[in-house]
Amino acid sequence: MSQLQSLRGMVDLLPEALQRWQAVEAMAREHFQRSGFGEIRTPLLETTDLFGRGIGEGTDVVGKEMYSFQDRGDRSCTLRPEGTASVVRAALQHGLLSQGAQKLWYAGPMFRYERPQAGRQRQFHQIGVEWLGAERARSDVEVIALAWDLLASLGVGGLQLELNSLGTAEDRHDYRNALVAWLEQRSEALDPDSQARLSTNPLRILDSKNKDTQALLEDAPTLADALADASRERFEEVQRGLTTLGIPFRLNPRLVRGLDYYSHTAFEITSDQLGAQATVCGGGRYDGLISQLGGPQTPAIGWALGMERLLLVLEAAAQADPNGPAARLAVIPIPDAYLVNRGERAETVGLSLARSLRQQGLTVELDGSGSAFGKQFKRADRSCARWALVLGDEEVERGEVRLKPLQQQGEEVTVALSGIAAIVETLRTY
RNA sequence: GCGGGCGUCGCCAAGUGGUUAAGGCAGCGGCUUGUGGCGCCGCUAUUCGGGGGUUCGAAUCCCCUCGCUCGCCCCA
Repeated sequence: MSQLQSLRGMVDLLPEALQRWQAVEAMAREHFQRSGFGEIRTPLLETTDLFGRGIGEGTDVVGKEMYSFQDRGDRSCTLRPEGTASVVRAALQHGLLSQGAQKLWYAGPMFRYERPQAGRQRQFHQIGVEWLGAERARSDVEVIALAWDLLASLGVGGLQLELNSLGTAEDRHDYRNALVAWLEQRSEALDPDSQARLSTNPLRILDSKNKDTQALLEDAPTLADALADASRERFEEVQRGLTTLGIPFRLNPRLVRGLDYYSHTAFEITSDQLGAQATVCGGGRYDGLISQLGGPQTPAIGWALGMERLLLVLEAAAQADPNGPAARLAVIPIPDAYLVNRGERAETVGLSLARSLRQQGLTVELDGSGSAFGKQFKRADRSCARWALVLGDEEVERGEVRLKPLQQQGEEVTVALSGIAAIVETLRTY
């Protein structure tokens, strides 16, 4: 292909698609505002080191999926693969934590060098929240409810909330040793990927999709059993909180999540509409991350939802229910008026008339073609505008403009060009 | 990084070795030189993702390459 085209996995968003995007973003913004979260925007580019220290050197995201390069000053830079590390870095850099807990949200592109497939791109977009300094179990509940309610208000159905607790670092450390010891006895029965993870990231073996490995794991020691009493009680409190709010969930002991920084509550919201990449929203608690990045020991929780995946689910919902809330997100705004204009003077006056009406808040489509009236009306019709404004040299001569209703029966009316207020009035009465 | 499927006009799509690459939608123009929604007519791919090869002859066969797509891995 000699034609110029975008890089693999990098997708253009065209106006039609953005209609729904913006509706989703607006809804998210509203929910965040109501819950007291403030927006934060951080650079797309960070030092490579931030992600290595934050996400974990042993993870796939850091190990093989980062877009990294040396800049002209020979610094190693990386296009952010996720949002949390950057937000924490920014909070530390600006001393935000010394002002108490921070409730932050962000939206923007993330980059991971992976093979694209359904619901997965190299540049993709996340909307996320980070609550730094959130300690109690009820903050876990509140944050999960925020995600759940946002998705519900968008009209997404058929979602499943999956929940697990990873305990504390000590819990996991003990459990990891027990699990590795148990698995090493049986390592020849493991699939090759899992064998490799025995030394790099043993907990991820739990999440293996290999059937034989899963069968083997039936009898393996479980993380739930390894949790200390305090961790267990905390997890139960989170569950009680969700139940009180009427948010259904399913315990999934295999839900481990790929990034090192998670602790205690881990959750995912999945959809059956997405094929292999079913997770729409994922998150959890990361009590160790902030101190790991050089800040004060600060508990925190957050989540991120994948815009592209959410949009896929919304499209499916809109298909299933053309009158439902998901379908209404994609409504294309129709112009109040389509200005048919032809002739040298008419086109000059037309431009300024369109401008005046727009200044009054009306949506006006100005035909710029100069083609025959019939053609312009044809386009006016296609635009679905409620009114056609007709302006030819004859009208200009008389200082008038004609208003013709397009969607209903009705007489064409003639109004003085000087009477913008009267024109606006008429266009709005329809 | 590894597998499977696919690649004909902006979109959908017929064509699977023989002189002109269907059709539909959209676009543009005309019937209608100032009034839409219907209809009719015309125009819009020297070319079949790109390169090489086989052949008298290829969109149709072979090789390479690029891209898309689904899955694995992993994750949003």
